Amino acid sequence: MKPVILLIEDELQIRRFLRVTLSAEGFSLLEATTATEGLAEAARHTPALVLLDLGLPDADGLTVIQRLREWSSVPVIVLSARHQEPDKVTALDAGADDYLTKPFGVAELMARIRVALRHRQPGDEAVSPVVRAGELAIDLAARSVSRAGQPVHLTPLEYDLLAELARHAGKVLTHRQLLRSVWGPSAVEHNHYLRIYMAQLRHKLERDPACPRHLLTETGVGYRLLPDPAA
Amino acid sequence: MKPVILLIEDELQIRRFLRVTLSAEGFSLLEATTATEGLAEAARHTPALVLLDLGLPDADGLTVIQRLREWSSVPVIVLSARHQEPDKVTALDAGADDYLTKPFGVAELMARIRVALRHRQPGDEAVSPVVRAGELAIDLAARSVSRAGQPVHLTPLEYDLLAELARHAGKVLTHRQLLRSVWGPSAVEHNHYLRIYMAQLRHKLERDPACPRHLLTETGVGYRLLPDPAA
DNA sequence: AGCCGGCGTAAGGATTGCGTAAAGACGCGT
DNA sequence: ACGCGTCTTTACGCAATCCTTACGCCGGCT
Repeated sequence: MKPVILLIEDELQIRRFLRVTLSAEGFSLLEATTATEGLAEAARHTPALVLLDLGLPDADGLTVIQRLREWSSVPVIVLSARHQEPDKVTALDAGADDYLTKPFGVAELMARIRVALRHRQPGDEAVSPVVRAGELAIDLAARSVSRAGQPVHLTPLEYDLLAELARHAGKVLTHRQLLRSVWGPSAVEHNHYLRIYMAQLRHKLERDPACPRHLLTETGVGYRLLPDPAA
Repeated sequence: MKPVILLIEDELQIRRFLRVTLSAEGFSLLEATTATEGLAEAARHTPALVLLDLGLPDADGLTVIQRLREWSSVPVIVLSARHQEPDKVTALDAGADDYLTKPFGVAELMARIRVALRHRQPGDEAVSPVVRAGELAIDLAARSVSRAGQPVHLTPLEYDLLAELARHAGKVLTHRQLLRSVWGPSAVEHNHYLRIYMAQLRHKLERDPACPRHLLTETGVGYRLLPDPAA
């Protein structure tokens, strides 16, 4: 099976060039020309690698990396015309695995692609971008939540909290972990926030908020989202 | 615990420079000036990351990578004065994870170090997170316990005690060890707590709490969890 | 036999943590 | 400036957990 590579790049010339080169090297190629299109393709096909141009027309490449990292651990190699060091650092810290400046050599790109693919651990689960729990469906790629097919509106904090639980579905997350990743390291003491927002989530998502079946509380420890076993 | 980085570099200036920089960033540094010395240090201390200069006096850097890869999968970042593309390709294909050309920016190096260490993260999940004993299953990663497929609710102390036994499955843990790791060093005398909570665990987990088959007591010494032999 | 230390069982009260509600504060767009 | 949605703060009733105390059992020792 040929590895599938997703190329997110708006310049036609580079796209055409890479299309030929990557095909010759035995890769199967997906193409996208905008950030939104690229994210959608990544969610639908779960490629083995993403080549990302930072200079996209509709959104900053940085946000593409961040949005991707909200649900996927696919290797990302950035291709950018920006040679400045701060650009590299922010991209790498946002979750990119490598950073090449244009113009780049084909041989080096290929070698770095091989490194990235080699890095992909066999145990690296190809997580689906949508987590299901009973009548709930949490689409981490689209940032949307639905209950029994009906879309549910969540406030930003409500979604962040639910997404954090969904990313580790089945596992217990401590108060500390949740507060740190949702509210930031400074709010690690405010357990009250969690109770309030868990209550709000249960009101919107559970059939009987007083007797939750998926948003479970582990008294004295934290909370967890109980997903469908057939994940 | 500070990550340990092994620096294999013969030039004193660069070594001194990186020593200061890496220490300031919170890393613990090992240093080697030759290939043979570097390989020996890597074998003895198993660092979290290797920074490798290709221009070593006693051997080619390439062979260092190859020798290292014969037994270790530690991330290797190459620091080289060679800008030629074939050099990069051969180094990366030999097993290096990244390649920076001198002179490099400190910020970029730090970012790439963070990438390499982040990448190594899934590697430490090599330990089996689920301990089995008969119809019991203890998932240490999810902090959940099930008996015959049915999830069992445990209070924080009950779980902490069981987890401590499961982490050392098969071995006898003394009263002292258990009390210190679960209740804290101040409660080392209260053997009573152990009896109470072991009884509660047996009620929830054993088929016949009066005749335990997995949560065994070693009279006068401590307790132990008897796991499946096929673990 | 009788005493005693180690172990298991049971139950009650104190403490802590959790869920709910409501009101004030903040930011944002109209 | 106003209203709206959202986030934060505050207060209180309830449930879960934990610690304490008490008692029965078994084996070894005097």
